[in-house]
Amino acid sequence: MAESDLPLTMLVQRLASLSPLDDDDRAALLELNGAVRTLEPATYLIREGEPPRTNAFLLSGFALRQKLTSDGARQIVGLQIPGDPLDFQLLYADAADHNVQTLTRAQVLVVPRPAVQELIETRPAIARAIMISILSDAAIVREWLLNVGRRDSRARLAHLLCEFTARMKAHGMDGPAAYELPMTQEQLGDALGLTAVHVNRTLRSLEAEGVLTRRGRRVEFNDWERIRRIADFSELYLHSGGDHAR
Amino acid sequence: MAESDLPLTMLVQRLASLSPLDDDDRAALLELNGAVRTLEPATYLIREGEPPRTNAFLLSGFALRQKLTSDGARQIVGLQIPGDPLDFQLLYADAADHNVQTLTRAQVLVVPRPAVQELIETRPAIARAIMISILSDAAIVREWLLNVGRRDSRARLAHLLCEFTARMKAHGMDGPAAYELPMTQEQLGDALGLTAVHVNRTLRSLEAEGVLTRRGRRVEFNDWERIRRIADFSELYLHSGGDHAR
DNA sequence: CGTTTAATTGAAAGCAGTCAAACTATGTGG
DNA sequence: CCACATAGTTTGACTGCTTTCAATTAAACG
Repeated sequence: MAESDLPLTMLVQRLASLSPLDDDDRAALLELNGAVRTLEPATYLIREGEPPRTNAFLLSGFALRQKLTSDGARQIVGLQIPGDPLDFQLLYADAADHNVQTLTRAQVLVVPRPAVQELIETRPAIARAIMISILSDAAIVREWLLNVGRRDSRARLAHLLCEFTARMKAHGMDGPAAYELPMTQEQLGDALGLTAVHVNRTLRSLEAEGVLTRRGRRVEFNDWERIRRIADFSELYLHSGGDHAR
Repeated sequence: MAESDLPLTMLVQRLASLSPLDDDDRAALLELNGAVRTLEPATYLIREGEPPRTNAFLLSGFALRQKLTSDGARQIVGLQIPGDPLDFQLLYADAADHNVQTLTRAQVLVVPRPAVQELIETRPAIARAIMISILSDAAIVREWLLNVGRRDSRARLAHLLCEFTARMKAHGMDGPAAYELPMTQEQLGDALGLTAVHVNRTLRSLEAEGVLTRRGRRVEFNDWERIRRIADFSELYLHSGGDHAR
């Protein structure tokens, strides 16, 4: 198996972790004609209003989904970590309802859009895994809506940190209580419906209380249970596809 | 065709409006073993944490999706109108991440869960229509997140009113500029991340400016373009499945 | 009709935003 | 390797949108 198959293997593993895939399903995925591309930070993969052309998966680095109001205010509506599919949300859309952009330098695996749609029609198990991925993302957005709508800045920020940690850990990345936050405070604000200034104050306040420690953008929780309580964080919504694999 | 087939016909039409269905697809749907039930206002169809048992479609009346923080604050994360599927969001979940509840007295068509999953596996066109329905709901939640995160109370409320009107009209319900709002001001607040008191003030302020007229819960827009501008409303996100049918 | 639920209104308090400036990284070219 | 430029972080003072608390009025319901 050639070197270039590794990215497709990553895709197979991700989908198989959502719903069981048999050998034929896996083989069909591995036969996809995928191209790996490296993208600079802040590169747009999809722009609102445009027809989605690509079908990409994040191999390394981070990406975000965002929407803008007409007067330029930005809301980040999703955060993607390595392994995440980037275009399932727009699989059948003729115009994107949001922008997708890299957060850091990132590698993506680009797969032909029609090929994916064909797999969905011919291989129910793959269709099912993709649907579970879509539903799982939707559950996360609902939790974000609760977070932004009903939690104060303290809980809101803590919740985002908890979710990020939980998702990274769920996919075998990073240590138990520390990770490099790939976002500026302005971006954090845009994800939380807050201003960068207030994010800064909230972050420092959590730090002053000893809930977390920071070194640059590296954040470390001193007590997972404590920040979890502050965040009102429950992992329930992250498993909205059943617990297969891993 | 028996009287009791009418509800299934409504389901067929809704799905066909999302993605083309041939005669076999339609026949397969009509063979579903559906039961119509009438539910009182505030009846729970799904509770957070529980395994979804039903697979229901709203025939008449309104329903909502909601999540709660641990200290009891509520966020409404979705509003469903007649014709909407209620359980696709939990199709493969083993535990619901949110509650689904009737808003008004409502009639639902309940269909066996396994039968729907089987249709998805055997009829790609139906699977596709369902996926588009799911993606369309997800796009609405993203817009709500932008709304709650980045618009002030005025625009936020106006946006909800615009969306509601647009969705009702898209499915052939209600007049061009007036409709009966099926929610209390407290529920509006829970959908918008505001308090009931502030919803009241905002509503009255819009009324005082002549943007809208109210009689009880009936709301009428005096100038659609004006409220649309206030709301920063664009219908783009409501068509995230392509423009088939109608 | 009495009772409960929802809508209104006023006054006061607070969380988060705005504006502006200083400070600190990070990166680049000489 | 230093000087400068740029992006990001931090801090303070002030403003303001929204909440909170409480009381009143109106509407819906049995």
